[in-house]
Amino acid sequence: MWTKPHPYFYLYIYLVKDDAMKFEAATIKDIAKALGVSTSTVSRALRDSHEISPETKQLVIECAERLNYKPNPIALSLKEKRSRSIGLVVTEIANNFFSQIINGIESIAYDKGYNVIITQTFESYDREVMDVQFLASRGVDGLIISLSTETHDLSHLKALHDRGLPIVFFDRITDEINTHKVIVDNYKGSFEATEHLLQMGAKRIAVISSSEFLSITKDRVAGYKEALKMHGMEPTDELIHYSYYSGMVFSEVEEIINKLFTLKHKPDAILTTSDKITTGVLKTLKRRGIRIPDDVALAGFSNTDIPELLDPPLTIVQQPSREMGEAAVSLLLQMIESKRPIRDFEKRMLSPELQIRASSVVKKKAGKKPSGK
Amino acid sequence: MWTKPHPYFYLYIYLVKDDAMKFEAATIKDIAKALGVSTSTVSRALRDSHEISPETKQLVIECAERLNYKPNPIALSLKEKRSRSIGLVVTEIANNFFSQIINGIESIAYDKGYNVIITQTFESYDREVMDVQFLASRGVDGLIISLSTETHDLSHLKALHDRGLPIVFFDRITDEINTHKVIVDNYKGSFEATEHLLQMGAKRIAVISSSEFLSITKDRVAGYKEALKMHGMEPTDELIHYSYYSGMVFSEVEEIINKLFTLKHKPDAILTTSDKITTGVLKTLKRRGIRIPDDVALAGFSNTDIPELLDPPLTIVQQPSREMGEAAVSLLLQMIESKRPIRDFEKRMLSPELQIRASSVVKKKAGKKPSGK
DNA sequence: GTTGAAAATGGTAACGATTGCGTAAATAAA
DNA sequence: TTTATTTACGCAATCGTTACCATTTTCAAC
Repeated sequence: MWTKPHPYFYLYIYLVKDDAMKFEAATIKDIAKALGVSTSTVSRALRDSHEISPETKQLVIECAERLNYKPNPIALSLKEKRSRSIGLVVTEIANNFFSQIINGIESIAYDKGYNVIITQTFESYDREVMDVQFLASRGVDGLIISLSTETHDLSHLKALHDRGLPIVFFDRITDEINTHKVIVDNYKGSFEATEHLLQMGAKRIAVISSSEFLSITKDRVAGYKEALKMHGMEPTDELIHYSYYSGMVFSEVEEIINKLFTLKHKPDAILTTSDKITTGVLKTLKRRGIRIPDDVALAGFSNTDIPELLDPPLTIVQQPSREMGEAAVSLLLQMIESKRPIRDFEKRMLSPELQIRASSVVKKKAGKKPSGK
Repeated sequence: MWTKPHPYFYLYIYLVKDDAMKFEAATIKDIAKALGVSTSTVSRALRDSHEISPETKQLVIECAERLNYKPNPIALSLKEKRSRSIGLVVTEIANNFFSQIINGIESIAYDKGYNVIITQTFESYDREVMDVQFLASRGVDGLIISLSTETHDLSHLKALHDRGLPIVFFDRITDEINTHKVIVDNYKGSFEATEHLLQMGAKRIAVISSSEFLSITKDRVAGYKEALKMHGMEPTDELIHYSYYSGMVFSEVEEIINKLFTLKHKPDAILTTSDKITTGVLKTLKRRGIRIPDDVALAGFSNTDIPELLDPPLTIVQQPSREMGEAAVSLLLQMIESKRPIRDFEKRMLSPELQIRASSVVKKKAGKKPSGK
């Protein structure tokens, strides 16, 4: 029996709705109800199935637009066991190399209807494991990862790989898991940079690299050594140093510089093999009043967008980071969308670019070496 | 009737599994089946409900660990209408200001069990709308956003706000939507920078700012103007310029510099109000051979981590970006987790820091102004 | 020995979407 | 007219989880 509601009734409804409503998008059910058809019909109409009459389709599509219907990706993920999202694990976003990688990945992923979930490890193994497990539990369809410096045990990734999750490694890769990999020619990059320093007349080139356990470190140091040998010099351990946290911990870099500059024979050039190490060295040298390139020449791997604004302008080995991201995501999507499991994997190697600037170009003063061309 | 399978049978099974298996995590059903109980019991046991006997709980928990059970967040999202994830919209990741913001946000979000989905607009309105709708459809529980320069119409955000989606604005905010906001004291930042330039003896300070439609631009230019007035100078339009894409389009900056340096009375100092503009101006000035600070002093908003490595070392107004991120996410989580709708919103204003370096410190040569302490 | 309440567990319907199967009506072939 | 075949749609299961509503068992009180 109907009784006129108390005036507060309306207010109450309003409050309750305001609180509970949170966020209600139109569903397939709403369309079905509005049109007096079943949800299956709506679903099929929207997917343009042949078993729905043109008129019904028309009706459904119009109604969907009217209600601003958007399929619910969460429901789809649950049903289809695919999320159309891919996971990305990088060291840190606040590093141009990685943010450019991200841009490369996203540009392609978005085009293909995938979204990218980005996580950072800050070089921590624990964070990496957490990140990877988080992404897996979120149901990503694939994973793109550059290993953290602390990662020596790969079981967290092997488990996923064994279960069939597509994975692509880039930058810091591993031999222990057989899948697609994307890197630059690290050997070539440091070979050329070293050779350049030699041509500038350097006699004692020190190298400061990332953790010696990282794949990139091995290649980059190898390139350095080979360049020395090719020019008749023997690499010495006292000039080869490793920064375990890749320059992320500034004191590591400072200590290495301290060591180098208390040597009897000080270096006359330094090759650095990662972004943070490069800027860390530059900072330390400036603080100590060591002149570049007069006292020591400097060249290093870096993807900064302002190498020419530094003092001195920096000679860098630049990685085609955007292209690397594009390559990585292309390979990953190829794996994800392939029907048959892939057995042949590719290690795609891109070319770094040596950009020569003042930090390595020694003005000929006491220089007695003609230094080629 | 059983017949011995053909030898290939096993191989076939293997292939099919290999192909289809993709990725099968243990579910609550597996536990239920293994233990011969119902899924409801398992669910309750895992959530430590009082209506499950201690022995059963024990059994379930052990089994869950044995099977490495992890609740499926996707199923949970669907059921609970919350995803424990928050959406972030920034201009671009490859900008220290934003990557530091991200770190601030993530540090707190992860602690509280939320994950962050990052999207970039690259200053494009269309991208912003896409990003926001993508995040909404992904069922984020809340949104943190810094508006793109092209965004004049806010209906995409108003719609979500009206539906009750918690939103926090930071950096580039708007008055049109009533919610929490986090900014730095932009007025103060540029006031102090301008005052500093004045104290260094500058007579004609130009300002190059972002789009004049952005909230930050208004405040920053206002601070600049007020500082001039306080020191008895009248702002002139010929010294006030706007880069619509905030320095993202380099030619904009070049043109502005061109204009400024073809004036009859050239500026003797420049204040830049965003990261990209600051480095863009530095680059342009260097290319044109204009000496800093001798020909023109330079100070600008920037969050670069290497201001002291630039040539010259850069005077910057630095924003406490990490803290801004932390503040934004704290406010957002507070909104998300509040039972009652929030009616009182906060505009939290943090203090920027003026770091003085050589780019603005004019060596007293022809300088006749004592310029105080 | 009923009756009652409490304790422990099961069944089932959601959440939003897809899909195989069933089936009514309409048309075509016999 | 009868039998196939097509067309166009509905029903119900499914994905993993939770929550409401039974139902069963246990044990105590009368």
